[in-house]
Amino acid sequence: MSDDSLSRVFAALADPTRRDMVARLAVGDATVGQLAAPYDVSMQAVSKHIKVLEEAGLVSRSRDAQRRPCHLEAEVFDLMTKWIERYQQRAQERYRRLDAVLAEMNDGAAHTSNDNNNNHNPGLDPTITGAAS
Amino acid sequence: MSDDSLSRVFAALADPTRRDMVARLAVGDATVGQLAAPYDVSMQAVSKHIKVLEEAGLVSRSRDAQRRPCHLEAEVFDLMTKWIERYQQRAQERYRRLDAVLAEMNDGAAHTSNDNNNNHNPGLDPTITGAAS
DNA sequence: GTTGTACTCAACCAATCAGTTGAGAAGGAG
DNA sequence: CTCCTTCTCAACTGATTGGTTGAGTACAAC
Repeated sequence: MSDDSLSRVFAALADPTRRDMVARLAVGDATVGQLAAPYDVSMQAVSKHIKVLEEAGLVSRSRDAQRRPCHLEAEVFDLMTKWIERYQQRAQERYRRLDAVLAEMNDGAAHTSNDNNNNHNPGLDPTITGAAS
Repeated sequence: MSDDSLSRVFAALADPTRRDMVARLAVGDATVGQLAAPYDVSMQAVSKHIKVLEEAGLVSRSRDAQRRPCHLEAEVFDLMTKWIERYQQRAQERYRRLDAVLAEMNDGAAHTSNDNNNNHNPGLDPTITGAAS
């Protein structure tokens, strides 16, 4: 659900042409023809790109006679930012915890000096196989 | 260059399985087998996914006997966050400018009450066809 | 040495994707 | 009405992708 929409957003932005279009739309709304102008591809190809951006929720299209002005929807960026920040934070927390463990090891314990630690993954949290979604 | 690496990062995160792996790696390092366990795909498939994440700079692999523990590289997230925030800000600025224009129109002018506004793109910035890359 | 584990590489396959061309739909202008 | 512009839809093509299986590498353990 939210998973699928995140996939669409990331996939939409994985294409440099589409990222460039987002950059242009951030400056102001534009029609398909205006968006197509700087590239040497057909308008149909650009129309397809816009469709991808639209289905990802990044862009909305309205009507103005024959023209279809495209508008950037900024809210979707929040979705991405939240996802990224979550794992960014977790990774940073993990570093802090690892530092703490290393400090503790240096501090009080030398009895685990050999690798008889049957978990061969240093720093591996056993909850890793648990729920993570 | 930086463009290409951004494409790789977004493309890597466009797959829900790979995003799930990133979520697991944010909790702690894990081997290929451990990452493969919760999914009903072959280890080769998981190995490929990790390779994609690695080439995107999101993950690094070290050696531990036969095992190849995977580690999340958090710095790459900054690259994405910066890109997103740039256009998020631009879009928000644009809204603010549009608000200002609307306020000005309400304030001093009633002569454009019908739609003879020859610029049929409300809010369209003429600089859009100019340099934007 | 042989066996078993953890993993990668190479080749293949079906599905998706980014592009094309050709045909139209929608609507303003002569 | 006809012409022209703007754009979408449908069908096709070549490249990429996510998966498979089979073989091979690296290393520990017996």
